[in-house]
Amino acid sequence: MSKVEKNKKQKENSLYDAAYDLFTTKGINDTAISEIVKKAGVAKGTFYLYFKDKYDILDKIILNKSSQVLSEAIIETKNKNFTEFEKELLYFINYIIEFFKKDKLMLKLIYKNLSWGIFKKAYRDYEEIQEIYLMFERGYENTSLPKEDIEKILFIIMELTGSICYSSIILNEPANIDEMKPILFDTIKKII
Amino acid sequence: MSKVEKNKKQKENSLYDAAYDLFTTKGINDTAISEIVKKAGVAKGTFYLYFKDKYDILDKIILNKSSQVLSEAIIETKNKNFTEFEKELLYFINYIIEFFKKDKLMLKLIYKNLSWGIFKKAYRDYEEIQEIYLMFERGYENTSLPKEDIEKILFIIMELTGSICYSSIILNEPANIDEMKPILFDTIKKII
Amino acid sequence: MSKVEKNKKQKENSLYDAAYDLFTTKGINDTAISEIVKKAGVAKGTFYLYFKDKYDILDKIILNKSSQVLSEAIIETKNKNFTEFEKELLYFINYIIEFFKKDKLMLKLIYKNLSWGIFKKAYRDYEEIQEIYLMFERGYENTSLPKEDIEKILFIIMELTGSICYSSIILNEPANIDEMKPILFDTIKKII
Amino acid sequence: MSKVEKNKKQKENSLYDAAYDLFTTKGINDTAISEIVKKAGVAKGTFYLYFKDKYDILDKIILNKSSQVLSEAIIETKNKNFTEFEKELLYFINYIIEFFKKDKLMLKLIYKNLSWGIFKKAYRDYEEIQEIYLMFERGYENTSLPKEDIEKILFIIMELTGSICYSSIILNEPANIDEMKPILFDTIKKII
DNA sequence: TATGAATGAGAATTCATTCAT
DNA sequence: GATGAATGAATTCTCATTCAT
Repeated sequence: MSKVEKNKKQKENSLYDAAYDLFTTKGINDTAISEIVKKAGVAKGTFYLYFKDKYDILDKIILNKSSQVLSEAIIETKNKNFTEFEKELLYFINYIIEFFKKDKLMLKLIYKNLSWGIFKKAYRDYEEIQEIYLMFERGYENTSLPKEDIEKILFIIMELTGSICYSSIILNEPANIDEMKPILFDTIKKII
Repeated sequence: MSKVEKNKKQKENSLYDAAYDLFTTKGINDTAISEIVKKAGVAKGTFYLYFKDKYDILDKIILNKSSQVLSEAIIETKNKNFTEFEKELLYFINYIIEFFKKDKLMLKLIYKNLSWGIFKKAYRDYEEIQEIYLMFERGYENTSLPKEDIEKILFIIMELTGSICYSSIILNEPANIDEMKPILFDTIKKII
Repeated sequence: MSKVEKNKKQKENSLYDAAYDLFTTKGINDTAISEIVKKAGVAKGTFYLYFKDKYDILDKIILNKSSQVLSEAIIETKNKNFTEFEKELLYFINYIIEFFKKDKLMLKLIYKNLSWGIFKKAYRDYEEIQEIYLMFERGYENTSLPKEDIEKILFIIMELTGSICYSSIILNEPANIDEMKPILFDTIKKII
Repeated sequence: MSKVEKNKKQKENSLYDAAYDLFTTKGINDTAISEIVKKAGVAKGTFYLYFKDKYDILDKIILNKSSQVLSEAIIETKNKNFTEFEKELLYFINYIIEFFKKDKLMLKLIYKNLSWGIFKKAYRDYEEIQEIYLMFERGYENTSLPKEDIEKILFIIMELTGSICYSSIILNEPANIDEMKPILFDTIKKII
């Protein structure tokens, strides 16, 4: 990577970091581009060299951060070499929950903006994400369930986990996450 | 109600209707108060006589609209006089889904802004909402499940339904709502 | 006119005056809206209460100013009660030339932006403008020339006068206006 | 011409072509240098190696294009070997009109920016342009008209033609060019 | 010569909120 | 209570120009 390339990457990263910090602490609406560039230590025009507008950098942040969480979770899960699908899945889900318990701000930013569409995009750029689906496929390999239905079940479990995390970690509703966990795990067991 | 009172109510309602229309079609961020008052046919200052700001009227709209949907759904469900809890619940859920299939815009507005907190508020102002909980209580009356756990299950099912509606009706992901329904119903059956 | 109405008119006029001054002295491109409002002594937002953008106020200024010049010229001409069309027309043209000799800045602003379209608009709002056409009609009343052709001749003479004024008064090309006048008058005599 | 020289000329020409295309289609104000260089396929800095700013390249384009039209028109006219001045002049004028009928965009760009000053500049660089004046001189050779007056008449006719072309071809006012032509030709006949 | 990333001043525009009528 | 003109801070976004490579 040339010096120029390095410098470009550095500037882009400064912008990512600054925007992420401001989005999580002040909220998206209350963050102005002028604040992002100030915090990143670059000129205003530089922002527009890399991003179309505030929502462009937001989308890219959401994609990066959520992919990171999922990657980390699936890698850690695979390292455990589970033999049983149920245990493996619950470990994976639990890893995500514990992650978000420690990083509420990220959860807040990601959740309301995360969608299956972004998840699919992550497929391409982060190959670990594919491992999540493969885990499910292995879990259902002795059943006659068609591929699409496996995907739907995966989707339902992910959505459910996301919803519960958001409500209980951020809003403490209808109870805090530790109280919700047993019933969530129970539900997931029933689903699979 | 005096003539003056009527006039006031009328103005307030115009504002509600105008704001709802604009929020659903243009989005919340892209709707200015000046547009709301213009559409409502009242003066700018009048808005501030009834609401604090844009988010004040939004919250009230969300509360009204979501309570309306749930009220309608539970009333219709009760009218059917189901004897079996499972059938009753699925009818209720299905009613909501079919409602949102016909009114995507409302779903879009409500979902991203609905929370268990608003749901609890609705308890107070709309007594039909309490019926939803009572339906669950009856469903679990022969079990030893504590009150809080029943509430959590209700919550989980509501969140799951909301998530699935949003993804499949608005985004068609991972499949359209009619394809998702069987698997969602199956999941709910397993949960309860 | 109520106090509020008066105040509005006053603000609008301040904006007109400030914009006219800046457009003529600094040029259109180099005049910012922030300068206009500053000079007019009103807030930035006030500008947008009355005009869409810089070109909106420019168009209105062009229409006003050019109508004013033509009105003044035709009124003065009619006051002289000429009996001969040629003499009347040349007096009218000369009046315009002398006007612009004294107000080069207005000429510069108006000319490149003036068009027959604006002239037609002026017909509606300033009834004196119609007198210009009536003068021509009377001049040609004993000929069989169709109405449209009279209009075309009027147009040609107006365009020619405008062009010559602009080149010779502003650019001194190909000679100054006093040198150009005899040949212009000669040309007009030949045309009519 | 060396390879380097060729390459330079090529870049300069790309810039000319790109700028001309953008000026005619988007307008001068709405064309940014960044767009010109993008379309020309050269780097931003390269622009400043050849031109001072946007108005520098504009002036050069205007000079080139207008000289081209006039050159073409006078060459074609001379090829016809007219013996009568009136016929020769009208052929020349008509050639210009027909040219602009086919290339409205060029007319639009040139007219508002053309001046006698540019015309005089063209004298130096394009010797054919001098032929236009010579045609006039021959036309008036048997009169006692001083040189300056001949130039003024030429100027008046050129200005008039330009004005009429612009109004009737671009704006269709007060009539389309084909309706205006007879009356314009008539006027020119009277003038000479 | 040529490049194009970076700059940052500054332009246009919006809009929540106030307040005299 | 109702109005809507006025405000001006805040925000987005553009773009000519520079300069290290």
